[in-house]
Amino acid sequence: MSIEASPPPARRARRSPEAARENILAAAEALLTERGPQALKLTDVAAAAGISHGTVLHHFGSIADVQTALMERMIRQLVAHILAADPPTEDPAAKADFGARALFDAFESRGAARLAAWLELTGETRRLTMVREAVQEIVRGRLAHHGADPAAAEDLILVSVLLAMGVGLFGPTLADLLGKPADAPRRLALDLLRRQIASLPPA
Amino acid sequence: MSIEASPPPARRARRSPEAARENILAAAEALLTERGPQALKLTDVAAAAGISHGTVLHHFGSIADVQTALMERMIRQLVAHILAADPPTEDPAAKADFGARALFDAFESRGAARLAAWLELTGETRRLTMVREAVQEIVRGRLAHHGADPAAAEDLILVSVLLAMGVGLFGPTLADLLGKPADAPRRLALDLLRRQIASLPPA
DNA sequence: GCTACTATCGACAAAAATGTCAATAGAAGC
DNA sequence: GCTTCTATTGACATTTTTGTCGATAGTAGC
Repeated sequence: MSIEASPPPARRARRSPEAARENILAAAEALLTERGPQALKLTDVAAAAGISHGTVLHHFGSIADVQTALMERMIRQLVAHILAADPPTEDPAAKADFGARALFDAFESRGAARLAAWLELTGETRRLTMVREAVQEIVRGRLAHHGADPAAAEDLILVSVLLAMGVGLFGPTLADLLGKPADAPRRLALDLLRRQIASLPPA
Repeated sequence: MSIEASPPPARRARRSPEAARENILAAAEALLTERGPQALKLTDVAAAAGISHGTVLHHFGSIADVQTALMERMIRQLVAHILAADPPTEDPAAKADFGARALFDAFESRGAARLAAWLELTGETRRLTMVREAVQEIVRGRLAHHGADPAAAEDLILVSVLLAMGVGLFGPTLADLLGKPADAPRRLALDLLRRQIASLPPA
């Protein structure tokens, strides 16, 4: 008999192609948000997903393809998350405030802000075309016919997105750096936006 | 005689250790801002600096040390850039406005915003201690004794930094995405801050 | 000029990351 | 059960990236 007892041969999981890809992308997303883009190595992703790196290549072809698939998946999730927000009121100012909060939620949860920074740093911003369409839908479909000046509404959205991404990406670090409570960035940014919303020319 | 004429042996440059390190870090900084953190490979940095990669290792020991040296250098430059801004007026509101513009300049020029994103994504935010001290100096030395509420001033600084970093990092892409002129993010963000400054409780 | 020092280079080596492939093993259909 | 299909694996190969080392070549001091 051999000195080492042979371990019970672990049953090998066999997923559907879709489930396999999903498993890999979920692991990659966790790696991205927890350890940054440079952690998206083939071996690391495979280990995080609990499979061999050959399997990753079987499903995606290359690690670069894993990364682009992850970008597109996260962008889709982000857009869906933002579009899903449905304001429960008709008052324009309240709707704008609700939209701003939804925007901040979207960029503070998960790794959305890190995704944006990742795209920016790697110059992959061309993948954001679908975001453009989503924003246009919001501007045209939800704001324009409320009587507010469309240009002013667009400007408001622009600074709102800027602030939401800034808070999502830098908020925690900045709060810590200034000795402020962790929720201060979000609160202050939303206060600022509320004031701006209130000053919008009414319908 | 040989078929190929031997090229004139290019005279080999010999820099002082300080100049050599400076040359390497400048090349690395250009790489970072133009092609992102993942471009900071040993060979790429050496090529950008016009030297062999062995020389880079001679001066820094490892590519990781090049990166940390670059982080610290850029942080120092950023802090110096911000602290150097000297408002030419005594009016508190005008001073605040001037400070905001200086902040935006700092994060829009060079790769300061990209540096911040790089630090955030890699979890190297502990290197920002000197930034904390610089901010405290500004808050205590320049704002506090002007009669404005110190807490309000700090909050104002917080959102200003958030906006400045957001504009510096995402401004161009976001403007393009929304079909706005390239200077729209900066202009809108500064407008927003001006309004907030004006509403500060006077001395 | 000569020497000492060392920044620089290039060839080599090691390590890390990516990719290839044949064999294996679940699962579904028969 | 048997066959077919293919997701999965592990061993191997290739490429990329990083690091080592001895030799070379500027430069300063003499």
